Amino acid sequence: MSEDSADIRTRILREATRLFAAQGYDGTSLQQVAESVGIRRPSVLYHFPNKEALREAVLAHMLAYWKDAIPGILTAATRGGDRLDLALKAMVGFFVDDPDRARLLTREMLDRPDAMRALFSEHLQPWTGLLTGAIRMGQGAGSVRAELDPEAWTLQIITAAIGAVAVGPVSAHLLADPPDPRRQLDELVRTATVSLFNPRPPKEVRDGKLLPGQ
Amino acid sequence: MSEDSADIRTRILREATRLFAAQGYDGTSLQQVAESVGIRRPSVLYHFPNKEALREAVLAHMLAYWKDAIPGILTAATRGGDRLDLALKAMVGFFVDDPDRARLLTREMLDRPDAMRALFSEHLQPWTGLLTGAIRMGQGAGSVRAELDPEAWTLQIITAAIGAVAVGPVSAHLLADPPDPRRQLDELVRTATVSLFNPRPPKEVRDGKLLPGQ
DNA sequence: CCTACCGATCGGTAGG
DNA sequence: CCTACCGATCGGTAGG
Repeated sequence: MSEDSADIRTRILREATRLFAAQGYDGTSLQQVAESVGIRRPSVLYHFPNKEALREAVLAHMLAYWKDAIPGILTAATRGGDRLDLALKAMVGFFVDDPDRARLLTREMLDRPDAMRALFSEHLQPWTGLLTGAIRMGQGAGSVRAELDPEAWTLQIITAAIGAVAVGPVSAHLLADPPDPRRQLDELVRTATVSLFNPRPPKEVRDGKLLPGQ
Repeated sequence: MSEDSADIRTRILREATRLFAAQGYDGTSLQQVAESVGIRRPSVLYHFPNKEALREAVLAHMLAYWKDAIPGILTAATRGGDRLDLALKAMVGFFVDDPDRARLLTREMLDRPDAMRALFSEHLQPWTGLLTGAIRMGQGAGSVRAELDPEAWTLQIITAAIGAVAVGPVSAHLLADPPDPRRQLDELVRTATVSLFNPRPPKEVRDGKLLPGQ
């Protein structure tokens, strides 16, 4: 019975996540959540004291999934320059695997900016700090462009990735020949790579056939 | 009295835009709109037959503003390579001038993807076509990177710009030292520029001191 | 996890 | 542009 209860709770969370992502919190009724699970509305309120608590649980559940995935992504990113591709694709992949994550996150940032600010500060800042730190090291070593703003660049790539997954399939129709998601994500990786690293000097310069400064 | 009526209608539109952007369509009641304008709820329904019609009018009003601004932006963009900075800043500026535009647009793409797809196809595709066409010409002339995907690149810059304005002030707190909007937009322009254009060859190569292909 | 019930609020209409 | 009124739906509770 305890397992039954936990199972139902999980199913409520899953359906609520899906519905909140697609229709928003205010656009989703507890009745709809209950129907999707196949129970009656008051039964939802047995597992979650009220609708707001369900919202928080949905968010916490996604955040838990995040905190599980982020370390692997960022350690890949901070290790070597060549692995940026993999790290970027892993981060994008986290949202691509389940676009509801990107949509829910975007909606929550729009609906409750203050709460999300607090949540980000509390749980996610340490990890992004690793990334900007690695970028600064790369700037010191000369591999990363000196004129790049580490914080602004990081934020932009994250924003672009989330935006591409959350609203990409819609905004793609701004173009007569809408690029499919694959093309969008490949281009994101290319843009991020090119804008992050200094270009390798031409072989002749690397070989010292030209004097530096001349 | 006709002017009065038009004035009230405009004020309803303005308040509805503000409230829809901040709280979403489902999260905003006609009562709230009426109160913001300083009239009773049924009076709102004198100017707009129902809530859905108000939504459409808000969207159409924003789109009209758009279609007014986009030509200037894109002709600046398509003219010369050096003007990309100005064009990008103009496009971003359109959303920066009134962040509600970016928020409303993002919400509508999440809430009604099909309707927004249709709206984009109908009204905005000709303009973006100008932009991708100019990019392809730049690729032919060698100023734009050959490996760039014109459609995917354009979409990504637009997505990044809208995302930066719509949720930037929140997502900035993913970082311990949140970059202000100015830094985010400057970095967007830098990233876009670097990822679009081929690097100028070093002066020595341009001067022919090294043979091409060697 | 259910049935039965609650007050509050919703969008919308009648009628002036 | 208003007052008065409508049915429908909302989140939530009682009680089992």
